[in-house]
Amino acid sequence: MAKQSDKEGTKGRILDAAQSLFAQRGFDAVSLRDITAAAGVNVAAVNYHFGSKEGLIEALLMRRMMPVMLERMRLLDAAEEEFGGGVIPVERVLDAFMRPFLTGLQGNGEERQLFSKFMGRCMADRGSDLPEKALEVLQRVLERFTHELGRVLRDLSEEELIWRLHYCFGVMVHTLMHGERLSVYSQGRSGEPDFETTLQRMIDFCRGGLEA
Amino acid sequence: MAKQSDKEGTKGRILDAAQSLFAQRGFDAVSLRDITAAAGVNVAAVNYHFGSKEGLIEALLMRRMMPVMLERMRLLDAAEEEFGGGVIPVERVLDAFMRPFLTGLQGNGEERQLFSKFMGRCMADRGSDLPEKALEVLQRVLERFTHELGRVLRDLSEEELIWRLHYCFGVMVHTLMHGERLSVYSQGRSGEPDFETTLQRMIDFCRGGLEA
DNA sequence: TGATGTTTCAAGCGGATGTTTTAATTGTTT
DNA sequence: AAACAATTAAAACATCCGCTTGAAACATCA
Repeated sequence: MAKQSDKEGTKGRILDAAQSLFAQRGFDAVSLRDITAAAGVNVAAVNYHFGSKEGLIEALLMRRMMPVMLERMRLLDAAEEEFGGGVIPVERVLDAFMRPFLTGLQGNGEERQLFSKFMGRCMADRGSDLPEKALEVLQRVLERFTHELGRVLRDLSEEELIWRLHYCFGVMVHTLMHGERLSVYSQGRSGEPDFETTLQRMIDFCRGGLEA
Repeated sequence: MAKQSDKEGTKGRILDAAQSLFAQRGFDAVSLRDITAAAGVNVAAVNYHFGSKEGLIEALLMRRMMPVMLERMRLLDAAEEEFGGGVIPVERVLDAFMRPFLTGLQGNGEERQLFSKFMGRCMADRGSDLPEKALEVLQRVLERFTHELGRVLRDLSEEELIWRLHYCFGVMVHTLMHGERLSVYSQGRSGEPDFETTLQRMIDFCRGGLEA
């Protein structure tokens, strides 16, 4: 499986296979043998290139998390410029907050969905002990968003703001991880919305919650 | 550890220990030996009383999930009666939706928090393949809440309603599972809200989102 | 008390896991 | 071509996993 694309090398093939499997089944439930088999690579390669399974996971986190955080900042910067340093509307802040989690740079349907699910799992399962550098960046990003929201929602205390942003995070993570499950619960009545519809729905809901 | 309280028997001690450990570390990360050690019981006891680890998990799910679902229904019934069969305000529906997840029947702080975290994990990690009976009940409950919300929020399509209720679920699960993490991210600025404050905050946010 | 059915226990089973080792292979430099 | 470092490969290592076994301890009731 995935024997081709040798140009990206053993290291890259491992990372790709691991991301896909972790996204589907979770970090604990996937073994190194699963990963190396899917990548068409020897078992020892993981320990050679990443030191340990934990090392592989950290490498994965850094590879995906950092660009997402930077993209969040970039979108917020763009919005700030667009509004000439004035207040950015809530829905634009939320867009910058969420969009980067839904769009792997490349992405035909399934691959993109797996990327999103992987990101969701990073936050849900590994959010507590991220690599120090990632945690640092995440904190700065959250602070920036909290500050930006504080400018629009003036009558909210900082504590209140922090919690509401946390809820927005919950809406996103839960949707990334369990969106498909909804069609089971609802026996199909939830429809099959596309990417932009999903994003817009989440933004609408969270805007309502933030402004309540 | 926990050698006393023999009155509740081996079976009960296993259930309690398992619930606590699963809540803290997740289903995969806790071994039968961890559980039996914490319960002060022989390893074989789990397989004797529950057949397998999966059987133990199912028993746990049934023990905790069913009462929560029934309590949800009961609270909704009470509200319905209170409002004489008329429309129930959104915040009351949300209260019935969320409160049972936060209140283990008994509860001094830590124990209650572990109960909530366990419930969060049930939904987050096991929501896809619940025991058939639990899934059935869950579906009926969700349908009931969707219907009840549809009466207050008349201008929303069923599809839209289903998704927004899903978001409410996300807010709750994420808070149950990762609420403590917030004080890390925010470096303490999130405060340490008590039970009722937390509940009220979630309800306020979700009401805003539902009515948006 | 003695027989019967239930529960607990120490020990061990087969298998899977993360990791290490050692040797073969490849790629690069001189 | 020879020498050297980087990478891959097969095999094994130690450990832990869920689960089973067979016998001991216990309870129950004739």
